[in-house]
Amino acid sequence: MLPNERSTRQRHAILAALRAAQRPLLPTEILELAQHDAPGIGIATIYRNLKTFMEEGAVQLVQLPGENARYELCGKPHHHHFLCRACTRVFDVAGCPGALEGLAPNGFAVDGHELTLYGQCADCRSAPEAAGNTPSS
Amino acid sequence: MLPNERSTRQRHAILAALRAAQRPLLPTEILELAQHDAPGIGIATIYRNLKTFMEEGAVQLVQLPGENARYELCGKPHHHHFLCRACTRVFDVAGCPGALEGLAPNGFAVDGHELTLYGQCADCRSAPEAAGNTPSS
DNA sequence: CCGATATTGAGAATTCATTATCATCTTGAA
DNA sequence: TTCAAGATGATAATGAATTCTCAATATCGG
Repeated sequence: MLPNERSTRQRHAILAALRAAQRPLLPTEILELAQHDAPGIGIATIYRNLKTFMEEGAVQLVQLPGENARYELCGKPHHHHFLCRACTRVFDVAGCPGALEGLAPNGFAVDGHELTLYGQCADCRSAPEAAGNTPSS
Repeated sequence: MLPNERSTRQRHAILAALRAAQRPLLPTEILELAQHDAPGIGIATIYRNLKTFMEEGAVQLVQLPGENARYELCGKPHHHHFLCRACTRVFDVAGCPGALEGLAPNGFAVDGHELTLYGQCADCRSAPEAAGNTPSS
């Protein structure tokens, strides 16, 4: 935490939500989860602090194609993401196919990549009806 | 072209732009390119027709992480995309690493994937100063 | 415990891509 | 050539995420 920054219930609640979820969260998902530790917390506070945490390097942005911005804690090793088409939750996927530089056209320099997998998460596969539709539960 | 649809200079210009570019284009890029064949064409016409073309299956959406929607002609074989960080243009990437199902956590079912490569395109590598900054040229 | 000041909550405001409106212009069948 | 219906262009309107405003509140060094 940078100097001049105070330790508030709200800030802890946001970090706790991200730590507990173990997956990238939408601002609205953080809002709901953070209510547990900080009842009444507002969406503006979520956005405000996510911005601060990113500047501090504690949180990082997770952008998936056509999706709204999600956030996750920094420090994890290189990984990618899985988006469940049923519940719309995003999960981390550990591995990486690697050797992607060779795919680019001749003369192109590759310095990074993003991979997104789509399908159904374990929860939604076992509970086709219920499960999904509740990104916040 | 569906029944009841007319052949206009604007529609041809949009398809011509996509065909000539050989890469996914932003609506604004299409707007500029289509001006050549259809001077005075408006942005509303671009959006209106892209929507129509998508319903017809002639054009498809290309979504990259954190980027605005781009469009490309349908019919190409499975491929991915490369985003040049210098000129922000997006290019097609022919190959695919494959074998991505295994990366997902146990119990997850993978039914699709998206891969985006980042770096510098050939043009921007050879002309560090000039090149980029001109997504429309 | 005090007080200076960082932080918050609620809601207004902003941003920006995309869509709707509507008068005017084109297309294409007759 | 004619003309009904589809298209277009300019611009207003939307929709949705994110940011700003500001009075009230909470934090923490002294």
